[in-house]
This record gives sequence, structure tokens and C-alpha cells, in this order.
Amino acid sequence: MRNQIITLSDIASKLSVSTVTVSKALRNHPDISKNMTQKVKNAAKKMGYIPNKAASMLSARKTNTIGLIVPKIAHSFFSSLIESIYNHARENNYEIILTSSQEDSELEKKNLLTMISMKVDGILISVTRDTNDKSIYGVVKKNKIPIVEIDRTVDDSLTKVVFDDIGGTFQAVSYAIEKGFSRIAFVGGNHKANIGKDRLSGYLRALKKHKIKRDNTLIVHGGFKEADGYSALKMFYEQDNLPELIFAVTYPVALGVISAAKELKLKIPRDIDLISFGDSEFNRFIYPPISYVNQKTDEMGRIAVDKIIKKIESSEILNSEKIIISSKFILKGTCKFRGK
Amino acid sequence: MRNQIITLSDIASKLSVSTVTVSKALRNHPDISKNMTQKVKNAAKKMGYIPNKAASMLSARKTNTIGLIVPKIAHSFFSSLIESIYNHARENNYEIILTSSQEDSELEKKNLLTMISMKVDGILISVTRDTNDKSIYGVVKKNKIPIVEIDRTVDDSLTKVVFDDIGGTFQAVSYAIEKGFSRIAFVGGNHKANIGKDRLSGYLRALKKHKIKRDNTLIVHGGFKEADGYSALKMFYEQDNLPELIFAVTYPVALGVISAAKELKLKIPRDIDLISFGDSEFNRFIYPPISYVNQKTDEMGRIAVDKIIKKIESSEILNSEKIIISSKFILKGTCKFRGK
DNA sequence: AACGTTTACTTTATCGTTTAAGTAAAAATA
DNA sequence: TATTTTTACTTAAACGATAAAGTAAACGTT
Repeated sequence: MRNQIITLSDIASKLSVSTVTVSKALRNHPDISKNMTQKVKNAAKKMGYIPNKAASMLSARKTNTIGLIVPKIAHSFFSSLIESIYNHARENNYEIILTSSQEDSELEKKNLLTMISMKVDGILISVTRDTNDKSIYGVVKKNKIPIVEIDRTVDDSLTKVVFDDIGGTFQAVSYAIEKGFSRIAFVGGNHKANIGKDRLSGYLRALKKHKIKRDNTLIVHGGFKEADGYSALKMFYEQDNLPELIFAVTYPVALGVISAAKELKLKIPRDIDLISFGDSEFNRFIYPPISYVNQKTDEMGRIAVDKIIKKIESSEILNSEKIIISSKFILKGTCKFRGK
Repeated sequence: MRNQIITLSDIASKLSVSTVTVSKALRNHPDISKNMTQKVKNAAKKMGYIPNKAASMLSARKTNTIGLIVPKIAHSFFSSLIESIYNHARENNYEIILTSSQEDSELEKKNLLTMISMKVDGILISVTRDTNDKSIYGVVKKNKIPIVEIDRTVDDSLTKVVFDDIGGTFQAVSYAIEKGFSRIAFVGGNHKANIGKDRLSGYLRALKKHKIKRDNTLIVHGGFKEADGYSALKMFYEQDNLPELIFAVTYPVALGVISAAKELKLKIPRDIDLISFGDSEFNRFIYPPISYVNQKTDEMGRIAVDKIIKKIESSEILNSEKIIISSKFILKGTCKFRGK
């Protein structure tokens, strides 16, 4: 077993042909005869040739690589999304370079530079909750790299794939109202971020439709994390302003509410009821399982990959689209009825 | 805003120096004067220069990139591990190329080739549960790429970072026995895989120490997934061979047990008790929270990254080590005592 | 003043691949 | 049969960076 790294020219000299012939043969270029193509492929296989992507990128300006930037990895929504994106990318012969911005928009900017530096063919990004300035995409645009936003977005001019945040929330909150709830809180969500803003607007729309007056003491701003749900419920309790039901802007926020409820000895759904936007694979195991607005992560990943590849592979500039994936309210163990 | 991509030679010609001067200046090479270095850096910044990694790789044979291969992404253990590896890699100025083998060892082989093709500086891998042939590393070794195995391993000759599967299981099972449990089942785990094998051996060792005879009807082979736990409990029930306590080889397996228990109307811990190897961030939310053997994923990620970087950056060939991260039994809501 | 040394650059060659531009021989066409 | 076209290659050039080798000027040293 030789441990030299095999290059095109090794194969070429072995077969006494030029490297270009080898390169073309391996790519099934019509210039090369069937016979030679086969000979080259056999030799390549036998010699254990593995192409050098760096070299081919430099020459061909194509890496077959998609850069993926998420705010967090170890998070059930994002890890499902990453998996879905990874699988669909692979089916289409693209690799994934993954970076996480850890909800830090400075790091996010660096990640964008990294992607450009690594010459990814396209970028999929879900921005941090604090990113509210689309100027972060300046470099990307300057370098003409296709980009698609997913779930969390900031730039209206870009193609994006999102859930039906407004509609899903509207449906869930309307359902609750129709079941007899009226003091419904909206908890969590940075309202600069699209998902916070849109979910809030779905909530408000539902109140309006049912002629319930907006009560700002029941709308809590904040983040998308467990701690945000936790502190919100604590606050309601301390201010003696408990709502009948909490709409949690994400599943982690809902968990925070549950956690605070446990400490305060409030029973869900008896003392306080709960719905969340999004669920997790663990929802079946908690009691009661939270009723939620579903997020079809697999579909989101698939569509996002399709869109970015379409942008990469079509030479003309496609106009931007906003793909909205329907999100429906799923009734589980909470929000069943108002009253004991 | 020009939309040309800026290269070293653009900067060079702007400053009327050679590209080499620019290249060296940007890398703080001592050949270049303070003055010139500053001038170059300013120009680079102003012109929006972003290095082309493919080019520098080709020239310098270094990508500052680590390939990460996991069997699954959307899995709480692996997503935490990925996050930890990502963060520590970034701190050390390495990027991550992520691939998932989806528990498919053929795909795993392809992923290894991809990594070589992308010229990663080193590879971190957690093999699929079916990988039992270290020959998969043939190409990697031939290409002299440093590799470190994490958690799931197959090749004794490689450096690896693992949990104390034997010791952790031994501790947990011993605890259970001391609390009065004697019919303890071991569920899940492909016993070809190291984690299955070692956890089984910790279990057997605990039985032996406490002079409990091994009962093969209580040892269930299988995978590491929820379905495996589910079917195991169903089987015990149908065969009228319920154990007093189940040691689940992974947290998902434990969830499967819970799920089956729910269907069979068996209460945990009253009718059947449960421990798992590993937990999840959701464990606090299920009732009762499962007592488990802890896995310090962050530490595992950090050590794995340290080891692979050490291998990458030291020219001499380091001999292989096996780093064992201690794993301790953590008592939560299960396995408290035997008897009603 | 004559010499070696250091400083701060430049020139040249190379990494492994692909694209563009040849070219000789074979095949098709007139 | 003479000419054009096609086939199946090759040679040359390039992608953008870096490493190695070269060089002129400034600086030290005795």
C-alpha cells in the first residue's frame, strides 16, 4: 500500500495520456472516447484516486457546498432542521459547512465571511434573534453568493422559507378563545425578529376578531428561550396578574413556563393553561403534552435546499420569493376547555 | 460598491508591491516591515478582501477545517456534542464540515471520502451502530489524515474519547441492586458496538459482584433507539417476564420503555422501574425524571477537539490514546427503592 | 573602508484541477 | 479525390495563494 496521495497526473502518466484527458474522462466529457473513459475510471478506482476539491474549486469556481448558519445547534427545532437540510443537500450532491452563531450577531457576521472565504456555492441562514440589520448581507451580495433565509429572517429583498407564523398563531389563539379563554398572555419573543413579530400579530388578530381588548400587561417581550418563559410566569405570579392561558412563542419558552409553574405549585392545565408555537419529539413524554402549532421542519429543510440549489444552478437572477409553510394548531393535552 | 472579488493581487497592484508582500503582511510575516504590514492591512480592509481558502489550501496544504461525522444530527446527545465540538473548534480557529451517516455504514464510508476530498486537516468520527470493521479507515490512513474516534469506536489503534461506559453502568446497576432490585433487565444496544458491549459488561460486572445470576431472558439486544426500548418492554410483558427494573442503554431506549409502559398501563416506578445511560435536557420535564448515568458531552467535545488539533499540529506521529471521561450515576425520580 | 549581516522586499515555481485553444488523424461530404 | 467536419486527444494558461530562492539597500563591525 503506497501512501502517496494520488493525483490526476499520476493516473495520466500511468496511462500515458494527458491530465486533461483524465480529468475529462472522470467527468464523462464527450471529448473522450468510451474506451478511454472506461480505462481512466478503472485506473482511478484501482489507484484509489480521490479528487482534491480545493484544486477543482480554484479552477472551476464551484464547490458543491452549501453554507448553513444557524443560531444554535443543540436545540430540537434547529437540529431537526439541520438534519433535514443535510439530507436533502446530500441527495443533490451538495455538502454542508455548518456554523452556529450562538445567538450572537457579531459571530454571525464572521460566519458569513467564513462562508465566503470557503467559497460555498450558496448560503442558508437563520439569523439570530438580535439580528435586525440586513446590512450584514452586504458582503454576501457584493460577492454575489446566492442566499436563502430560513425561519428567522431580516431582509425583505431575499428569498425566504418561513412558517405561517401569523396564521398558525391566529388559529391557536382563536381556538383557545372559542374554548372560553379570554385572559390569554403572549410570552416571549423579541419583537424585532420576524417570528416574534408575526406570532404577536397572529395573536393580536385573534383577539381582535373575537373582540377581546389587548392587554399589554399580558404581553411579555423577551427571548425565545426557556429562561424567558420561566421569568414571565414568575412575573405574572408576583404581580398577581395570572392569565388563564399562556401562548408561548416557542417550545423552549413553554418549557420555561412549565418549570416556573412547578415551582409555584400551579398545575397545568388546571391553574394555568398553555400552548406553544412549535413542539419537540419529547412532547409526548411530558404531562400534559402541550398543544402546539406545528412546524414541518423536514419540509422547511427540503424547500430551503431546493430554493438555494435553484438559485445556484440558474444563471439568471431569480426574483425573491417568500415561501410560507402552513402551520396548524394541534390539540394535545392542554387548552382543552376553560374552567375547572 | 464594486462587485469584483478582491484578490491579493488587487491589493498588491493598488499598493504597487508584489502579491507575496501582501500575503506575508496579512499573515504578520516578520519579513515585512511594520509600516508596510499596516498599509496592507488597511488596504485589505478598505477593499473588502476575503481570502480564498481553496487557493490557500492548495498552496499551503492546510484548510483549518475539521471533518465531523456523526450517525445522526437530530438527537439530543449528538446535537449537544456537535455544538460542543463546533464551539471548541471555532475557539481554535477551525471550521467544521459536518456529515451524518444516518446510521448507515455505506454512507459513512462515502462521508470519509468526502472529508478526504475536501482536504480536512483532521476527522472526528462517531461510527454507526453497525460499523464493526475498522477497514473503513483504510483510505484515511493511506491519506495520512489524523483521526479521532468519539463515543462510538471500532479501531483499537486509533485515539479515542469515550465515556466510562463500564464504570458508569456498573455504578448505576450496583446502586439498584443495593436498593433491593434483583431482576434487572439490560435493554437495547447492539453488542458489536463498543458502547453496547461495554455497558453490557458493566451491567454483568455489577451482577457478578452482588452474586446475582445472569439471566439471559432479561438481556435484550437491539439498537439504540426508542423503538428498541418500546419493543423490549412489550416483549417482557407478553412473555410474562417483567423485570423489576430496566437499565436502558440510551436515553431514547428509556423513552421507548416509557412509551410502552404507558400503553400497557404500567406505572413507572411503581410497576416497573427504569434507569438510562445518558439523559437529555428534557429529563426534568418528564415524570418521574429518569435516574441516569451522566454523559458530559461538553467535555467530550472539548477533549476531542483538543486531541485532533494536537494530532494535526504536531508533526511527529503521536501514539494513540484512549481518553475515558468519567460517567456517574445521577439519582433522579426513578430507582429509589424496591417495593411499593 | 571593506566586509558580512540584516531588512524588506521581489521573482519564480508550485499546489491539482479545469477551461480554452490547439492539432493530427479519421470520417463525412461534395 | 479534394475538402470540410468530427473525433479524440494534447498543450498552454489560469484559478489565488504560498514557499523557496534571490536581491538591492541599509546597517554593523572591526
